[in-house]
Amino acid sequence: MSSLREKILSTASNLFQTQGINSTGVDTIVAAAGTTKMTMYKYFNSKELLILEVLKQGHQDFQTWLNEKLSTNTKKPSEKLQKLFDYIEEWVTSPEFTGIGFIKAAAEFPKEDNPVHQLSTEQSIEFRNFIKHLATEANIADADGLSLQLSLLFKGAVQAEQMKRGTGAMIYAKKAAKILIDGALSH
Amino acid sequence: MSSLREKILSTASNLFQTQGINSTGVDTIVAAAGTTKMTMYKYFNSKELLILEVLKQGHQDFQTWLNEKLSTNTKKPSEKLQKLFDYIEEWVTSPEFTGIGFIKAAAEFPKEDNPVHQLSTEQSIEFRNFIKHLATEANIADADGLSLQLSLLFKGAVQAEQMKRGTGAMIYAKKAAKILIDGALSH
DNA sequence: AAACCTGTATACAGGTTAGTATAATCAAAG
DNA sequence: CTTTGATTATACTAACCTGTATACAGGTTT
Repeated sequence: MSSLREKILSTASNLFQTQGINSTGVDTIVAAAGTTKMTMYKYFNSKELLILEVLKQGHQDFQTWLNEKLSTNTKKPSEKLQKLFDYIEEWVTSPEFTGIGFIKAAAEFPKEDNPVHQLSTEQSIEFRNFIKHLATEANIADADGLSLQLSLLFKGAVQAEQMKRGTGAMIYAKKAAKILIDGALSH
Repeated sequence: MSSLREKILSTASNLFQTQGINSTGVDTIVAAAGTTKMTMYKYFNSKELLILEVLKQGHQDFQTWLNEKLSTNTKKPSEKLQKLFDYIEEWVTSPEFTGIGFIKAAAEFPKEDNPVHQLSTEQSIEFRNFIKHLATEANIADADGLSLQLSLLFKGAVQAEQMKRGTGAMIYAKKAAKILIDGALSH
């Protein structure tokens, strides 16, 4: 309905990734979005709720895109697993990529009882379970272990890419992933 | 010389890791260290300089400990590389472990021209070069690629461990590292 | 035309922040 | 015993933060 709400969401998302979450005030967000605080607080009752919505939106966008890529371009389960990091690289190296929300948010909100930290943890687990599901369908014995290893590679590569763009970390993460997947498939 | 300076450093280090850097005020630090702001600002001219010193100290402690472990317990270059993640696991799973400074700092200070971000990047590169050196000594052809892959695994596992302690991420990172190292050695 | 709704503009309250100024305390050294 | 240096205690400034209150503008609906 309201395009203002989405404008605020996307503006906040960009600022959070480029300037940091705690370092970005709501005044900065509404000014960049071309609106006022009154409107922002009508859609989001607090800054914390805005942060949570930004995280949810970003995670959903990523998962939706990834699911679509996997279901339209590949059919065999083992093929899906092997193409996973190709698509992740496509996402991460695209110009619009600003980072993965839950990785940065978990660092900025380290306390485990913090709602933002909790959501970040949930999304991290959800992503790993997504990989685990692919591994299970591909008949991999240790789907649990492999999914953890691949998620570690993913996190490490994203962290490297967030630290400095264009260093090609994802290419080597991809190669490592293929080695680990091939090894797990042959067991 | 001054034990107060070190007390402030270690207190700040703990608070930064457990509460976040930007979320920890200097008043909180000096209160926890049992001193006053006047003393703190005598040793560190600004909060930013304190952050930089905390990062330097933490990185040096880690590198020193790791070097000592490697030089006393192992001799052959290839053995050093294979034992690397064993020692890293020992460090990361120890009760005193609160996180790796430069990984968290890079997330909290995303702007590339920020001094804290720059130091984090330097330390990240230094750690990777350290691995690369071990790989080169072990006669690995693609020492560059392997060191990047191992540093990605390291970052991912540390990020996972910072997010939630005791999930055993390091064990699987270790297994993945061994597979990658063995693969690189046989080429 | 009147009520209504969405958003704007602006000012403000209450709290927290980094950093400084000033004076008091305490111990050791000459 | 007195001077020196390091530390404490406290109060303050100026900026910034989140969140709210109030008045107003413009269009839509009834």
